[in-house]
Amino acid sequence: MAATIFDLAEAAGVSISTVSKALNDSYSISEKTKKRIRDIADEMGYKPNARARSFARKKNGIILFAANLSKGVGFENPHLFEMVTGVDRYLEEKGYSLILKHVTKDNAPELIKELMLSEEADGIILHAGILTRQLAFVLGKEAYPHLVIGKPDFVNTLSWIDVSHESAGQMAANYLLDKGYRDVVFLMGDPVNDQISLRRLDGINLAFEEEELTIETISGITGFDDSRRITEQILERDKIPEVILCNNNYLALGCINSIRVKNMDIPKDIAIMTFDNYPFSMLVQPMLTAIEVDMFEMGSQAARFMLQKIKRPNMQTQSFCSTPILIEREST
Amino acid sequence: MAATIFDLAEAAGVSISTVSKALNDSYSISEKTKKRIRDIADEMGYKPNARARSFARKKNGIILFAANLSKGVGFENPHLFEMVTGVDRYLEEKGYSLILKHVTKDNAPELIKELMLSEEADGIILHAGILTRQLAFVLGKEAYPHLVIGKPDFVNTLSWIDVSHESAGQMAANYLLDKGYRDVVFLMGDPVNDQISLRRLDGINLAFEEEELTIETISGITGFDDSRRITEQILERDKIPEVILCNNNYLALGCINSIRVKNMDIPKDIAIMTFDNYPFSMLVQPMLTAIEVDMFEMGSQAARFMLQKIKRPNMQTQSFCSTPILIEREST
DNA sequence: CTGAAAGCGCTAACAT
DNA sequence: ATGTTAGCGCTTTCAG
Repeated sequence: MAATIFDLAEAAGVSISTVSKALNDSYSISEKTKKRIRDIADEMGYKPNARARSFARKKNGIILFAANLSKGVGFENPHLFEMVTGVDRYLEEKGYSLILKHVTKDNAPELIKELMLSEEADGIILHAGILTRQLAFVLGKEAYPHLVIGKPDFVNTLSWIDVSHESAGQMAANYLLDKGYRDVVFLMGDPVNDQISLRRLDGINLAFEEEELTIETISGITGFDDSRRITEQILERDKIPEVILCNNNYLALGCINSIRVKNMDIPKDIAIMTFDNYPFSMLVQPMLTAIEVDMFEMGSQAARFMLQKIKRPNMQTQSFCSTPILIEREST
Repeated sequence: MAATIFDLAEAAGVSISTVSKALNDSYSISEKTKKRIRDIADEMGYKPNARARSFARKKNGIILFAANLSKGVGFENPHLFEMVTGVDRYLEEKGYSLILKHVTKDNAPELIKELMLSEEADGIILHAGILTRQLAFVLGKEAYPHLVIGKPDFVNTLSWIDVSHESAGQMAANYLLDKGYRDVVFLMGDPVNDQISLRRLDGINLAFEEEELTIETISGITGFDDSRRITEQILERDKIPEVILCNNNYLALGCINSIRVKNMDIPKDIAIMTFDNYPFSMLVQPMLTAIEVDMFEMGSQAARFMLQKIKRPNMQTQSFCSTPILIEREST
């Protein structure tokens, strides 16, 4: 049987409350006794029982991370897990633990209400992918520490943080403009569902308008094949653009493919730049200049805000935090 | 304030122990009272307090997942997270929760000992990547429910499960042989550190020996560039092989690249097959025939064994579980 | 079938 | 600076 606070008290010849205070570094215990008790604790291999402690303290140092954890998500959305690691690492540093919860849009409101009521955790971080108005309502009503990762697409009073895709777009554009490129095509995703490429475009436009230039956009390019096809067409033009800026690695791969077939050189004949460093911008030939967003950092930030919310529940955070990074490689 | 068992007892005009039993479906409570109490519970929006329950039961329904969660791991090792989702989903189904713990080889023995002693969780699943002899010793000494994912590379009395890379290799080889291919080159990884490709080779050899054939292997091919270079050389031969079997997607990409440059056709002039479906075997042209291992399933299995260990602590599991899947595509 | 009562190991007033 | 004591909300004998 593991040693308890009671055993320590006996061994040290003090009361259990003295032991408790010593272990929790209370100001009212002399350094001498603290040390003595701690030494005894080490000696006896004592570790406080986490369950009893949680119970007495009415908090357990657990944060929930709610997201849709469908089969395949590890491959389809590694960004999510990079975020999760960021969250976890920050929390661990602060003595908290992270529990993963699989939640879908459909069952989120009910499930999360239960989670809040059962006090299984001290707070919850929600991935925007499962957010609905109904869920926002539930979260708003129960004053439970929460933080959404990803900007909700409706007006709300929730706390959230998100990547600034606008900044990333702006950074990409500024880089290209600085390099002297003027004639740029931006291959965007689905103009309705792909909020991200729209937000990147906002940032890009900001930079181009500054120079009184405009950028050509082609939207609805959702994958490798689309990209290959459209690039083929672009290369047929009388005057081909100087750069193709791709919304992601797969689009970039499509471009490269078509450019290769034409036996053209990157970046001499045409340059390529992409958003995201993942999954293979450093693995293709030539290696791609890319704008990366640090999802790990993003997760850490989220965790930080979460713990702040727990301390000051009235605080409302609605902010963009991001550190887009430019990785210059051979393709520009 | 959330309702407690006490409030329910009052409302129902029974004792708290009756309420407790009714909620926990004890056989000694009449169906009638059970229903009445449950209705009242629903009505009052009662949810048992997880912390109090854990405390009283001396278990909290939490399983730890210990792995090295360094920055970047989400991208570098999505398999890990696919496994984590598998673990989590199974556990949730059974009423358990999963806590992620960042642990390194260096701090694992100490950290995990603490985790065990503090009873923060009911059991621990460890990724083989953090396993050392010392850790194995700690786990062996404390009779704490554990399960290692990945076969330890030393003799031990731990419980573990692992993917059968041998089966995957065998499956790949059998497929190629069935298709009528005889002349195959296997591009392997580093012969010292890459245990996985060695184990795949064992399976491959099994299949080839059955047909009294042999396979050519080239080891030390660790990435895109290596693969591109070696493929170039292979294509210079007087008699080129019928198939190149690649240890992963990146190697396959390298092959494709070199083959394209030569203006040769896949699979007419030479076929390509790869291990892993991830990250882009379905995105390249031609799409690659691949052997995939279901890591989600693997995670579920691990979770299942973990819960069994909790119920029957003496049980020792040392087994391979795997369901390699063959995905036939255009490249063979 | 139901109730009374004794904890679970620790924290946190409050008293000394 | 240290000790006393009353819980925290629930489970679980044991008695009825």
